[in-house]
Amino acid sequence: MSALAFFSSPLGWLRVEAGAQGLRLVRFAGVPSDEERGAGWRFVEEFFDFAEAYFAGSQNPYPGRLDLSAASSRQRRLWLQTMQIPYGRTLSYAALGKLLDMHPRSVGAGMRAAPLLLVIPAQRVIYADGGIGGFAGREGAKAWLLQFEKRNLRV
DNA sequence: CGCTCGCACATGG
DNA sequence: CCATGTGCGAGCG
Repeated sequence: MSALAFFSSPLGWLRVEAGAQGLRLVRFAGVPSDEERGAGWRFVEEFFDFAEAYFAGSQNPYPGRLDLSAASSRQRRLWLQTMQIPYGRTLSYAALGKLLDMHPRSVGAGMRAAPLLLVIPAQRVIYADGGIGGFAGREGAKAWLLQFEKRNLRV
């Protein structure tokens, strides 16, 4: 059995999963269920520390171990590149794609599939014209995160 | 100019 | 297959 827990964030519950190899999944959850303290529990705890700091205004990138083994090599490249975007900054789908020689539309598809909320800062990828872009049907959350980060930059 | 519209393009589900 | 978390250039007023 692997590890499962739910983090209570300002945006609602986040489902957090990890395995022996590292953090596997962080996404919005509905109602939390029972946690499972199986293999990789320490990775879940690492995320909790990170998330608490993040929502308290910390600008540090995620320091823990990730398990991206379920991803295609293309997704991995894209997600790792996305993690290079500095806190509070944004990049367009096209700009991000150019770095990896990917079509902007594919970047969108890759972002949609990103499994690690906050850890892979997909909220920092927006339209070339400054528009918000999508966020798996939660554009409100994306706007919230961007605004939150922008405010913290000033402080 | 600014806005709409259509289509090419590459991935992922 | 096909829908898409895009971009860009053409056409129009």
